[in-house]
Amino acid sequence: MAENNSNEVVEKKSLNFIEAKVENDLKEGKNGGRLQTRFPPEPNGYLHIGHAKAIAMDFGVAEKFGGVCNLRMDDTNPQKEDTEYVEAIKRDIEWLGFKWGKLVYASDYFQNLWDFAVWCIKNNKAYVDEQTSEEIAAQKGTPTQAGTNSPYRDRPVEESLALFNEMNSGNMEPGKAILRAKIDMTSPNMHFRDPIMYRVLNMPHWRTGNTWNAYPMYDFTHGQSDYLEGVTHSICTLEFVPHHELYDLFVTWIKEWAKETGKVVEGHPHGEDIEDNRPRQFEFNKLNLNYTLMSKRNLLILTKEGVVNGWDDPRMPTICGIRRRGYSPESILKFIDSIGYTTFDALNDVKLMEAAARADLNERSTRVSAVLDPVKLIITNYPEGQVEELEVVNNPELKDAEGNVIMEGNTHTIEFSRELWIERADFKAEADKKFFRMTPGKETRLKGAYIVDCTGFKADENGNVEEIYCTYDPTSKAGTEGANRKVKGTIHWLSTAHCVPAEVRNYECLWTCENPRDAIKQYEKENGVRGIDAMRPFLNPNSLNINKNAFVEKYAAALPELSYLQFTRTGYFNVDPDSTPEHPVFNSTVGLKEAKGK
RNA sequence: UGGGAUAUGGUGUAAUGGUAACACUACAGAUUCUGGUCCUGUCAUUCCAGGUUCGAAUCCUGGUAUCCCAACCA
Repeated sequence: MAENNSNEVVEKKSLNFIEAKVENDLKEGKNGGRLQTRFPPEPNGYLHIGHAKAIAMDFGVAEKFGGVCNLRMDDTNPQKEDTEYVEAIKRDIEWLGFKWGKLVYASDYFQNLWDFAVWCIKNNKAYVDEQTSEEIAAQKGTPTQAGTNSPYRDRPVEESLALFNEMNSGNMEPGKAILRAKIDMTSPNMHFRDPIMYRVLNMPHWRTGNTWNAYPMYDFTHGQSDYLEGVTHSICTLEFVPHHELYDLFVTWIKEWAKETGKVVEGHPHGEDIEDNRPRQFEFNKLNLNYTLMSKRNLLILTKEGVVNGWDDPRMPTICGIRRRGYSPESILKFIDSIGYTTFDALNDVKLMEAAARADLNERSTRVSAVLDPVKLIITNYPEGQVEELEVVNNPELKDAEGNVIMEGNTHTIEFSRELWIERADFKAEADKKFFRMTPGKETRLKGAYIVDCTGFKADENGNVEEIYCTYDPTSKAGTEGANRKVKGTIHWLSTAHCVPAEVRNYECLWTCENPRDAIKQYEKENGVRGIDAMRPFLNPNSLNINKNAFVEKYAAALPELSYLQFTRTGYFNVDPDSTPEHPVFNSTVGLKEAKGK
């Protein structure tokens, strides 16, 4: 029932502007009515939550409108890329629940790109420039000032051709020459000022080996790859808006090239007969989160400097980090859905992400008992040596049509005995009216067990409570008639003889400022330092807090890694990959919402 | 007068000339064997100034603010 309702709500939700555009293009029969997208990560780092937003768009829109989405590794810069990242990227996308049509690589197109570049030279659309990068930068002008032409701009085609071959020979020093598109050095769009198409790298590529020494640049690769692959909608983030016109220009050129050379283009069953048979670029706002640093470059620094324990550190905004932290794929997708896609440069509140996690984990997580700051409670009238096995519910949100909790297969047992651990914060020697947990002279319910009456406590000379005493009402066992009595406070507990010591890792934001990216940038500018030195002033020294004094019930200690848990009355946790049944380790995902009273 | 983009509650999104809606947060309350969940209520005249119109968040004019672009990165 509830599911049907929520599905209806989802369907009623209006399309975002890109989905609306796609729907319209399909209706108009653009690209012969085909829909194909791609997700194009550069394999130079791990995917982060910002990529999750792009993934949800690229794969999601294809899924929604019956198209296909390829996974394309944008591997045009062998200096920075590694196969380690390829595997991690694939794993993360699959974990999020998406399936690609084909796995392709920009490097698959290197030969086509080379042939196309040669065609550009022959058609007077490109030339080899032999100036230094400084000279080229100077000629480029500034955003407010036109650039000037390179002295090599009008060199003979044959000369460029020969030099271009030389660039790829392995005998030319990197930086000695580049291939540039001949467009317009006075264009107000900086990307039109004779953009670089190819540069010499002289290094092997992890996929193509020693075949290439000159490699194509992003702008000369992306739209062309889209075209060669048959992509119809090339969806990216807003910072590529200035590239849009160049994207279109190169696509126009490569269409001419394909037509002239009779190149059969995969995924274009209609060939060049259809004028609009071409990829188009669409841009949406990328994800910015407050108290979070997103850029791969900076995340790499954090891992290299040991600020965090690797890419999957639960404090990292990487998908693997968030996974280890205890987020479900559904909670990430729910969050992405809640922030939407627009063209507004937003700074999203992490609270939205936490709210999505709570909403999903509330439905999904197994409730277990864990005491994080233990103090001993002795039930003085409970027989010494007696142990009861009590049945407790795994997930109270699992309900049948009538709204009753489903018990079948939804319970586990927990031992109850005379000596228990309870949370130190659940007892107060002197309670005010707002406090309704355990205090002398008051009844408290031990969740899933009995109602007890606190009779006293023992404290050391400093007033630190060492033991608490109570009596229990044997007729008040959970599930029996005698339990149906109003008791204001309910607390959780653990039998001292039947629980397992556990390590619980608690996390806070890595950053102390709301917008670390801007803060770091400004600090770099003002103090002339870079990298980790500019980050340190904004790092939260308390972002990781390890608690080794906690206890959990046996059932929780035996759960497999990444299990979604709720420590009753505390928060959501998950089983860390470091965990073993003998030494269970848990990560705090996000706390429960807390009422004001505390 | 470089080019391009954007502006709706604390945050994010919706409203496509016709009663500013939704989610989250915050606050208040009810229910409760989790101070959770579920439920109820409270919180904006849409960046500013003019104009067009019976009627403007939406159209026009002029401002203001913010973001992107000057890597042989993607």
